[in-house]
Amino acid sequence: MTDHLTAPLTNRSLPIALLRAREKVMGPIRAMLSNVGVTEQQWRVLRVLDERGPLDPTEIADRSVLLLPSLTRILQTLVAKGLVSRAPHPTDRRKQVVSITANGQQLIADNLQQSQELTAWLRESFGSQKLDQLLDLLNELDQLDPPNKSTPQK
Amino acid sequence: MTDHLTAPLTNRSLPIALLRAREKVMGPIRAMLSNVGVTEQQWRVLRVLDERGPLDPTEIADRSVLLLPSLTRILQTLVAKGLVSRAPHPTDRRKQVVSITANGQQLIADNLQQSQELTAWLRESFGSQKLDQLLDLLNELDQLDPPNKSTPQK
DNA sequence: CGCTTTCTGTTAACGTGTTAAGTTATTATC
DNA sequence: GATAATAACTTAACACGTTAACAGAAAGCG
Repeated sequence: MTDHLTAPLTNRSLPIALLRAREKVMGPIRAMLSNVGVTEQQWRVLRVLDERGPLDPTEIADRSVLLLPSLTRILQTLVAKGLVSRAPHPTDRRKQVVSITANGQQLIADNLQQSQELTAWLRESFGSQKLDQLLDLLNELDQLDPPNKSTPQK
Repeated sequence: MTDHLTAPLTNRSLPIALLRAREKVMGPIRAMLSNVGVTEQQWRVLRVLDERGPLDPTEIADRSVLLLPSLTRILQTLVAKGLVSRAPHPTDRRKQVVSITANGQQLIADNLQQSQELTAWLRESFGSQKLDQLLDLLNELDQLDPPNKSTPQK
């Protein structure tokens, strides 16, 4: 029933739709994490380290979708909390190797079940098929090459 | 050794997929806006005011997907930039009425075409049908009722 | 009418997002 | 092998995200 004439209504804007969807999904997760004293981003870093093993900051940033300056601060707090540890890289002295500690693994273990229940809720109430469809579309979108990037053509 | 009942790999995690997709879409838009001196959020507020006319902060926050504390700061900077103006609400002295100024409208006019080109690029390179499908799924996801909210059924 | 509750918006505090500049170490080039 | 790129972070500065606490105004209630 909306007959508006302006072209791209914020209603039908993909950036805003992505924001709202993310807000919907993250709300319950944030509630769970706030009881543990870690933020959503810190949780992502711990999860990545638990999944893939020790990594250097650049790869952590890539896998947890964080920029390096943010990750620098996050690692500092995670080290202070005793949830991760850092060591110098054996061959490249610019790099570091970040590992999750036993305490960090314990924190994940303590919350994994509840986290899985939330994703199960999502899959049930939204529909397994639609969720997979959505994930496929999002991943496909992520493959696109952005415009105006001076498309390397040398 | 902990039991390695792995959670959904961050690969296949909806929150992360939403983050990455948003990053992909917002990159070019941010590049455009940085040339104008407004942030992505300030742009959203201006767009909403331009579309719907004068609004009170609560409704602006809802439509531009911002929390009120963030909006408070954003409105302060937008007023300082002369892009919006505030007036007291005629009947309710708690409220305000925020309007976009002529300068604000000009800023939108100056960038609307480029903004539309970016959404056109998206629609072309991703596919019109898939884009609509994605928007439908995201909007549908946004309709879900979050869990653990004690769903009040009267 | 007083009193409490609710609503609207602000401030405060802390963590993150984003860009630019800086440091140290490695690699490339001559 | 000195020097100029390049790479891997780090720091800094500003804006926003998030939660909690707050102040003023309106609404509800006794």
